[in-house]
Amino acid sequence: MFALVDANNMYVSCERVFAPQLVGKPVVVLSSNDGACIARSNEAKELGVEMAQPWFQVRHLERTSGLIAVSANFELYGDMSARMMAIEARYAPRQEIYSIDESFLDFTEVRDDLLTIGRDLRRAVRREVGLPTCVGFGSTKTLAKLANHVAKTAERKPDSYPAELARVCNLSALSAQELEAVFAGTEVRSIWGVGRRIAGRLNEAGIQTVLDLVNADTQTLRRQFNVVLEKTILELRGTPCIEMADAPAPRQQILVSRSFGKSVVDVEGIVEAVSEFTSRAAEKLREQRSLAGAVNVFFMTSPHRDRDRQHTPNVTIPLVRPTADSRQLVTATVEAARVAFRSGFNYAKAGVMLLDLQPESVHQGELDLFGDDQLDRQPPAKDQAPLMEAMDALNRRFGRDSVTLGSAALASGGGDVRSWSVKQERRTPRYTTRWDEMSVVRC
DNA sequence: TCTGGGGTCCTAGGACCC
DNA sequence: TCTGGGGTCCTAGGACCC
Repeated sequence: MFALVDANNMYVSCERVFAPQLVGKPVVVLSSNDGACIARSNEAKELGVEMAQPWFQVRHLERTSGLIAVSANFELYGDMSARMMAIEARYAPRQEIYSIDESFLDFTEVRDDLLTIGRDLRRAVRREVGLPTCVGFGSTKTLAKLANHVAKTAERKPDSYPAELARVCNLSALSAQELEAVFAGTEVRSIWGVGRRIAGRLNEAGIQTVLDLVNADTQTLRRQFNVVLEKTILELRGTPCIEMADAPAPRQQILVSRSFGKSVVDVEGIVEAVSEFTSRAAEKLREQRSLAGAVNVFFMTSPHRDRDRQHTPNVTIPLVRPTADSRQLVTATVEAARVAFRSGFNYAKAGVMLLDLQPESVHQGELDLFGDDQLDRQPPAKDQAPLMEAMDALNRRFGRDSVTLGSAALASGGGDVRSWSVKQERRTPRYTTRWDEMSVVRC
């Protein structure tokens, strides 16, 4: 038996904890550059704001409907998430943190009443971090996800499902008829693993609801679609196909990318951005104790500006030897950026990917097969470690970017002189992670 | 007219997730 | 004027092997 616990409108709810005047109002959280809506309060959903909808398309609702927008404050959300996850972990022997606002809990060995556990858990999260959640129970992870969807939808739209399924929903406790009614009342698009594309094709094949899908022939659908869909159907029928993953596996690739605040036309702007993104990616790499065997650099013009000539260079460079040293990684990506750059284009976004990741332990003390001069310029991973460790430690203690590489420091030193830097005009204070941004209580 | 029969590995692209 | 930023998995097709 599994549970899925999910915070309601996570980012908006985090903002509301510290700004209670936002409760009950239509609120959206904006992506970097205040470009698109990445979280919406229920009231904003009611106004018709869609997920990932460009801000400029809904901006008029500020005046006409009192819509409130804030810039994303990921430092705050990450910290709130960690606190929430720690509370949830108390309620089950095993937890899989699935995303910033969701975790699976494994109740296989637990004999107590699940609805009671679910209600206690919700109360604890609400009381201790102030976030509203919904809990779904099911005999497979896909059913737990579905139960969570039912719990949330029943709370938000009272006529969608029976009221007793709101907030905490255990699909395993339902009778066969009740379960069938839930399945019949849920569109396939709401299932975990069925996206827009597959849903469209299923609809064309006459499969509209979860009930239709559960009753369909798996072999036929596997042929027409793929094994992933087959597993989904089996899970909906109660056969577990997706395991719990309690220890997060190390990432297989690390990506840092960003849209620019305004377009970049010169090679130095691209180089600044690429070197900063590489530094950030290298920090993440060292955090999970891995080395990268290759780097990828890309930048692109805006596909939305159809009058602009388009150019989307993308270069992958294998490294002579896997490394986690920011200097070597930056050297590689900057060189790639200079080679790929063409003048005469309005670049709108750039990114750096670290690839062929491997555990750093594999390479410790390894002797070199090649003794050529190329390798002399790139010392073995173990010799580079102390400097990078010191840099990471300083940045952890004194805040991000306290110590940076020369090339990246050029970009961020002395205030924001970066031509490409992101716009974040509405960011709220980082209440829980910065001393100078804490809330002040006046008596 | 008719052009083998396996394998493996890699990559690009498409689908999905939040 | 203005359109997010991360990730994962699967599959098809090509290169290459004997």
